[in-house]
Amino acid sequence: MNYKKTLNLPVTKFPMKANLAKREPEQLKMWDESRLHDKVRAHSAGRKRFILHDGPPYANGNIHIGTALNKILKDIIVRSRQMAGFDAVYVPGWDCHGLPIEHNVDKELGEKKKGMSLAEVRRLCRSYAEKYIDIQRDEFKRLGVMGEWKDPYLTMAYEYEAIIARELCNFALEGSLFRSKKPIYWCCSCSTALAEAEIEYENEASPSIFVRFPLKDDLSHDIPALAGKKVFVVIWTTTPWTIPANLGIALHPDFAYAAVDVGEGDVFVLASELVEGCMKTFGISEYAILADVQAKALERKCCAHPLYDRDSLMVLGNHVTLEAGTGCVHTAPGHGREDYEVGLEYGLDAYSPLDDRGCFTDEVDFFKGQFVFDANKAINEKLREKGALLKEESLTHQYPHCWRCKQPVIFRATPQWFISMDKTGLRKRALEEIDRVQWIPRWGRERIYGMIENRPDWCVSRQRAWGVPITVFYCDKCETLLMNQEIRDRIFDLFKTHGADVWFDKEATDLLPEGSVCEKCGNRTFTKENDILDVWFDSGVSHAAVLEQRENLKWPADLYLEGTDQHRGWFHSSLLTAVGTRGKAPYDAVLTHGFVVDEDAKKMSKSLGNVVAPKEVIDQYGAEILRLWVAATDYRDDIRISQNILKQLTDAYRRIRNTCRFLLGNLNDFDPVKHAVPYESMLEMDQYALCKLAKLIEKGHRAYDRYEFHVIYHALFNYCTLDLSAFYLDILKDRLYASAPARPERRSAQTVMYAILDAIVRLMAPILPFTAEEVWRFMPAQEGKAESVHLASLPARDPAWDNDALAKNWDHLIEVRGEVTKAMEEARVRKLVGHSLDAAVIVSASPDRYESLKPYADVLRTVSIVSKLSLVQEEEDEEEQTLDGIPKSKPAEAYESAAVEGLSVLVVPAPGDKCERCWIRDVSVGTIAEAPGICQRCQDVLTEIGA
RNA sequence: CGUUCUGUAGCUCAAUGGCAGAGUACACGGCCGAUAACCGUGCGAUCUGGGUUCAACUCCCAGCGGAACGACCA
Repeated sequence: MNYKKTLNLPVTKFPMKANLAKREPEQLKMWDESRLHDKVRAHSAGRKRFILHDGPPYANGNIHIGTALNKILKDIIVRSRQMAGFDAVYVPGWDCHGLPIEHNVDKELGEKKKGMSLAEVRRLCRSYAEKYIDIQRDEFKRLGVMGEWKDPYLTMAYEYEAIIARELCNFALEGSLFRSKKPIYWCCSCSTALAEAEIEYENEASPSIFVRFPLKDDLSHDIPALAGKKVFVVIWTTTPWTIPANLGIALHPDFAYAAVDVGEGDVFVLASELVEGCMKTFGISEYAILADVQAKALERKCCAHPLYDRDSLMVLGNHVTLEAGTGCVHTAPGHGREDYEVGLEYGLDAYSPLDDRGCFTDEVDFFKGQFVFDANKAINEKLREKGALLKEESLTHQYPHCWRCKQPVIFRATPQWFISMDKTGLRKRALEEIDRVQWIPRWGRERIYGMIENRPDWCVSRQRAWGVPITVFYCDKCETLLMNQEIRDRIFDLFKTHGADVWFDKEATDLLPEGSVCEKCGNRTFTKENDILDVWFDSGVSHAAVLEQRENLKWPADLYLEGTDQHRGWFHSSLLTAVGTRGKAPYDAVLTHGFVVDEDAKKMSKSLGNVVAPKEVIDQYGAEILRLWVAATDYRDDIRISQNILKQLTDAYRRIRNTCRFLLGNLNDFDPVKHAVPYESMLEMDQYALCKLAKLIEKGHRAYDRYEFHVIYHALFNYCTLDLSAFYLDILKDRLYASAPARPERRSAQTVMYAILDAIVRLMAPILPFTAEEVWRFMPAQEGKAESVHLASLPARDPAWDNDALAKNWDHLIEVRGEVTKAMEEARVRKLVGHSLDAAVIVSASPDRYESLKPYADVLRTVSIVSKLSLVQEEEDEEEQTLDGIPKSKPAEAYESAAVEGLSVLVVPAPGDKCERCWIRDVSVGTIAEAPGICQRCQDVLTEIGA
């Protein structure tokens, strides 16, 4: 007879093979069609809100692995908060303005751009952004990210643009917006400002000159050796054309300087370390060091400009190096970033007497009208004539060039708009707010605090086309800024209906309310600013444009979540705009994640060829694997990805999936309403399993609360392999398969298996939304079962399941079982047994251990999955130990436990024949006349089920 | 060069200052009633050098490697 048919073997249509790449898109479609997201929203109406505010990715290019990581993390958080009982709506956004898009549009246009109007270029930029928003939206949705994809926020939406302008006006009204000069990259042939990204470095030969500046102040009081000498400070530069704009000479505060007598009463001051080399360069063979000079002693002393009747101030700066030159740096604050910054400290003007074509203005004697690079020669000549030029050479070095025309660029000070960090106490207030925000991990606080503490004023102007204009006017006559609430509101309304384009389409008079008058000089004509805003300002006001505007959100957000680079970026700009206009940080907590790196912790780069594209992972493994990858790692550090890691995750995924499948298969005939067994009536092992489950659920809740998803992944995975697969489910097989279907002990097991499946599917739903949903659909229906697992809540924890005393006993039992399996393995090696049911074991224990194990003797047999097990006391004479039908054992063959003191295990072939039905060896097999192949227990079952 | 982090088996994660613990990979075996599954056994680690401490993976200092952000390149 074929007894297999009389067993309750698992049956399920739930596929073992996931086939994620194919099944996920189908699932997405089903969710879409059933309007799941709307249902989730409706389901949680009225609950306490949890708002994770999305930092907008830039609408350019396909998403990369880092973007995927970020979005998946957000999704896991939103889903888990949702399932934890909050109303957690997620509104995704995009950053749409800015240079990269304009740059790419420029590239596509090429020469055509020249004939186009600003409005046309802006229109092209807009449609470029739209195109990539659509691409990225599809990519994000494919990852399983749930959110308001139909209504995302876009920084280029008219209403958003209006709010950007309004917020900027608020800064102007409040008095912290001001105009000042700052050096920027400038291309003279294109007559345009350039961004850092538009600079290409190329080798180029420049003049290299040494110039002496006569020191006006007398140092002989401090350094007597200098009495009666003519003292010069010697500088070096590769841009002679900046000499007319020289306003200072910078020394390093920590370097040693020397006063060198070069004969004829002349003394040169330069860095001690560079004296020898410089003298050689100047061709001076006889010289003597008169004295050491402290940089500090020269601070704020004055030199005379070699060409003009003007002072050159001695300043101190850490940017000075000894790698080249003299250790005394020619400083033209209008032509160098460092020069500018050190100039700010010492109150020097960002003097830059050039026009847009790079020609000297009329105020520059000798060189007016000359193009700077052409003027180098004349300047050197003039310096020589004045006796200031010590040496002229040529130097080939890397010099910045324009990306478009390939001409060398210059650094040139032009008027820019700034938000002051200190005029209205913005810095101070921002620092105070930082301490009211929860930074996760904690060191995020140090990072942003240091940045805010030290940052210069925020330069918010850009000389570009694709962005929101700096919506201010200034008086034609006195350049005073014109701003009031009426103007602000008028611009806001105009932008809201026409977008920011209206600013460029109309004249100042059309934009301003009638009768606007300069409050300083009474003039009635104004200039509108044509610069646009830094895009960090755009995204920085998302709290105002999104959180404050949408009914279903709230201000401040509960959480901002981005990579650590955003301490400098979005966290930073959001903080400043919110504190500046509302006095508060726009977030209660900020969570940061690290960067994706390769297997060797190297950053991903195209040149290294170690880039992992999300699409490739999805196509090969499925989005679930990518999501599992996100969940498996501690994202606060850098996160590694590699084929090896993905393969490992795929295996782990299969394990989890198969565990669910096995549970489903064994719940095939189980109806939780009809068949569930109350806790008190369960077998002890089943109660123990619930005890373990309770611990898992608790751990899961805690980990979700703390955003520690790797803890959940590892807990869940270990639970599936250790607690379930290798223990509980393995042992359960006999009870599930061989019992009569409706026996209480089988229903007891099924009740627990149902509880387990219900819990783990809910627990994994935020991380593996596709798989969880798939399992959910296969689970037995019962009243109140949600249509989707994503409408359900995280697993509830029944306090009755906790049973420490029971757990303690069973933990010990498991330890003993571990010793039995070790002994079994030895027996297997000796070919004594194969399957564990071939074996009978004799467990010998010390008296006290024997006493504690005694009540569990039969359980120990079940748990060890052997056909027979007897428990004996250590002291007993080995001679007396016999097992039914088998010869007396020899103590030498027993396995002595190393882990458990006084425990030894003897494995012998089990007596009796193997039952054809349940595979347990028993002496009753063969004694039953009507069924000679099976054991008594199975015969009883067959009778019961009438087979 | 600066700021903020980071470094535990090949890989992913653990360890209130108190015996470094899992899974995976690998090796060997079992099973053939979860089978593109399942079970067992074994193997294997605190970056280096100092210091504090009865005791350091953990705290401190230095170095080396890695990351993010910034500065520099007149």
